[in-house]
Amino acid sequence: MFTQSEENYLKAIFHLQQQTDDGVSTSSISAHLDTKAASVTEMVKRLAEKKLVDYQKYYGVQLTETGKEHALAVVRKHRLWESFLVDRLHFNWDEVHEVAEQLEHIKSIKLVEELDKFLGRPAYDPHGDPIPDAHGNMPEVPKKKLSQLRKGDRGTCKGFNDASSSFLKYLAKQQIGLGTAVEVVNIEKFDESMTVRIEDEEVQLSKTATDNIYVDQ
Amino acid sequence: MFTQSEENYLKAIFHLQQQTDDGVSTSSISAHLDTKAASVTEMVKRLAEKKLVDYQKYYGVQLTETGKEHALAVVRKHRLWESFLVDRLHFNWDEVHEVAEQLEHIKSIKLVEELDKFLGRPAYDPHGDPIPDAHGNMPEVPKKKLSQLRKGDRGTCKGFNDASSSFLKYLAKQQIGLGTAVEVVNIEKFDESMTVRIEDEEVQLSKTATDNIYVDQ
DNA sequence: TTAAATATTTAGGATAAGCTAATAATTTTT
DNA sequence: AAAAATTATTAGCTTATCCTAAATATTTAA
Repeated sequence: MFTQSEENYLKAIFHLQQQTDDGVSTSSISAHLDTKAASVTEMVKRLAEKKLVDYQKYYGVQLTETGKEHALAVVRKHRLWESFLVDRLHFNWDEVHEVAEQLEHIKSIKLVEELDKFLGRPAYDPHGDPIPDAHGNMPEVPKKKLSQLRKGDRGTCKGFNDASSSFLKYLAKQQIGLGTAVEVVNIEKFDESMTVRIEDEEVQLSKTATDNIYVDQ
Repeated sequence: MFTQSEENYLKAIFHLQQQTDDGVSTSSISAHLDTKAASVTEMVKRLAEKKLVDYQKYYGVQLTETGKEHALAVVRKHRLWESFLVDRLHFNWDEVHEVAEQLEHIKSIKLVEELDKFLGRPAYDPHGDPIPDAHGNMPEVPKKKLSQLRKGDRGTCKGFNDASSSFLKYLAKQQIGLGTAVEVVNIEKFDESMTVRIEDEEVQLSKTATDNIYVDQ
């Protein structure tokens, strides 16, 4: 059907698309996948030929309906496998990503369906991210990550995913705690790091940090 | 570590090696993997450079100790995943192969270990094949497949893996039943089909058939 | 023991997916 | 609005893995 590489691009575009309304840029994809921009241009052309994305030279790409369906199928598999690893095989939530990156490419509709059933059709994965169903529908997200907010959005911190002491110390240093109001001043396309305003002070947060901070809007 | 393709070659050579004492031929590998002989020659050279096989031009290959270890690691994963699919996800034994062919290439030592533990450290897979442990040791095989016999070996049919009516009709037509004595007259290198003598009659059996017939020696 | 048949290897291409360096388009700054 | 900076694309290479066709070894048969 699709190569692993194609699936990785579709997934990357899907995730990046949730951060901007306009086309996903070549450079953001290349940063996300850790490849060179020239390689992205090439792949993006191939995806466009296969009608998985709409591509406007110099203006980035957007997933087509078909492209989005496939991206969601991969996201679904990724999150189901993460759930399996944590819930059944005693992995820690921070150990599963790499393995799920491999497992998400296994091709078998029956496998996904049976795995979903076996796990009790979970709605959220171990990171709190919603798991799309077989039709690509995702449940409402009760928790939203800070990383999911867009430029200009405001929110209030409601929880932290990573409870490691180093992370909590880091938060304290940045004056972030439960209930802290934040406003997204800017998102760096390159590494998805975020500048947020907290009580008239601006602080820089890495994607790793914003992925682990939950907010209410 | 190794590519999927390399792993597939190692596994193929491992299986074929159990059928002959001398080197595994280019053509038998190419038949097993459904590739052209020229491609095999090329890959085999690469495996030899990596010290995974000993390769003598025109005289086939044999796994080195390292090569065998890796082949066994792949076989272990394949059989553990087959067990998982059948025991936990309600697959039928004849549906699992393709999926396990993909899953066997997932790279994570922890995953294999946890999966093994989760399944209760099974000794045999759903086809009755022994599962190597983490060190590559396999339990004694109580059942031996007809396909595992070599030219000249004799055996007595002790069971059949596939219970489909078409298979049983096929066996009846060939005069094979429980207790039937067979002698291996010849094994075709090309497709691993076997000529066996049953009461002075010689019959041809495909690899698919001999894989599903268990014998005592 | 040579000729014919078969098996294996080599040579030369193809495709997917990556890279670097050079060029071109867009965006930002002055 | 032109110059400078940034971003994207193109051109040309590389590697892995496969292929076909041609050449070479080995094996079998006459």
